[in-house]
Amino acid sequence: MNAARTPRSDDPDGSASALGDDLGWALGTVLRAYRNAVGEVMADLPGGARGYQILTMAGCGLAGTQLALAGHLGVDRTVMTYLLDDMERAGLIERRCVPGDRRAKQIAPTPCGRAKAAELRQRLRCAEERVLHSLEPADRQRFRQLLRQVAIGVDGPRPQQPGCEP
Amino acid sequence: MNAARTPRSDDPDGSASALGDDLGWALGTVLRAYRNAVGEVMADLPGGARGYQILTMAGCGLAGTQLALAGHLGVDRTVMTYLLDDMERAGLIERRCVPGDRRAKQIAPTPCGRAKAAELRQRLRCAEERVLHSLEPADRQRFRQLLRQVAIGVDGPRPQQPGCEP
DNA sequence: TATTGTTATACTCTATAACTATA
DNA sequence: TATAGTTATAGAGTATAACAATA
Repeated sequence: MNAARTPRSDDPDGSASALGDDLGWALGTVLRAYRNAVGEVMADLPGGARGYQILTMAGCGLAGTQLALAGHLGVDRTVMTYLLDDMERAGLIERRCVPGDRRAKQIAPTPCGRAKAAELRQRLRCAEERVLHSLEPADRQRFRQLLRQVAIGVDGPRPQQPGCEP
Repeated sequence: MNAARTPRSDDPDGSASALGDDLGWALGTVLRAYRNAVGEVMADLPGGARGYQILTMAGCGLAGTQLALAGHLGVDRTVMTYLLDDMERAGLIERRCVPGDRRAKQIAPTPCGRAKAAELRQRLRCAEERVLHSLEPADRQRFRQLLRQVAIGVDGPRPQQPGCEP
C-alpha cells in the first residue's frame, strides 16, 4: 500500500517514493475535494465555508475583533471587511462597539446567524464525512485529531530540523 | 485535549465542539502554512510547488498527457498550458509527441529538470517536517499516510452516509 | 462530432496603498 | 507614532470561449 522507501534501479533520484510522500499534492487534493463537497451546503451562506467559520467562532464568543478574526482565518483585514459587510447585510452577524477601544469592533452572531450555523452544522458534518469516506471511522477520528494538532501548531515556534540546510 | 462532545449549558447549539472539528479551518490553515514554508524553497522554480509535482510525476513516467496532468493537479487544461510553457522555457520539461495520437503531448523531464527535482526533494522534505513539527515523528508518518489515503480516495465513489439528508 | 492543446478575454480573489478615527 | 477599520485600486490566479489540428 505504501510507496517503496528503498531506492530502486529504475528510480535513481527517488521520484517514486517522493510521489506518495508529497504533502503538498495531498493537502491540495483534499482541500479541493472539501470545497467541492461543502460548496453546495454553503452555497447560500455569504462567505461560504469561511462565513460558517466566523459564525462558529462568534457563537462561542471567541471571534473577538475583526483583526483577530482575520488572523485566525489567515486573510487580510481588508478581506474581512468585505466578508463581514456581506454577512451583516444578510443579518447573520453584527458589529458591536468594544468597551475601552472605540476603533475596534466586536463580531457577534445574530439569533438568525446562530440558527443558520446550527442548521448547517449537521449537513456540513455529513459533507466532511463523505470527503473522508476512504478512512474507517476510527481512522477518521484519528485523522481529524492529527490534522487539528498540526493546524494549531503551525502558529507556534518552527524549530530547525536536524539535517536541514547543511 | 479534545473538545467536549457533550452539550453544555452555555453552548446550546454545539458551537464549541464544532470549533475543534472544523475540517475546513484545519485544512485551510495547514495548507497555508505549507505554502509559506515551501514557498521559499520553490521560489525560483517555475510553477512553484506545482512545478515540482509535475517534475516528480514526469520523473516516474506517470505524467502522461497535459490533460491527465491537469486532472491530477486539479487545474484547468488552459492553466496547464501556461505552466508547461514556463517550465519548457526554463528547460525543465519537454513536450513529446505521443505515438498514435498526434493531438496529445507527453510531458517528460529534461536531465536538468530531473536534477532540479532531486535537489529540491531534500529541502522540500525539511520544509514539510517543519509544518508538522507539532506532531511526534511516529504521528507524522501516520498523518502522512492517512492524508494520502484520503487524497487518493476522494476521486473514488462517494457513498451516501447514513443519517444525512434525512 | 468529440477531443487535445492553444490563445484571448473576463472574472474572482486577494493584497497594497491611502484615508479616517481613535489610541 | 501606531493601530482598527474602511475604501479604491491593482495584481495574481483562474476559468470561459473561440479556435486549429486531429481523432
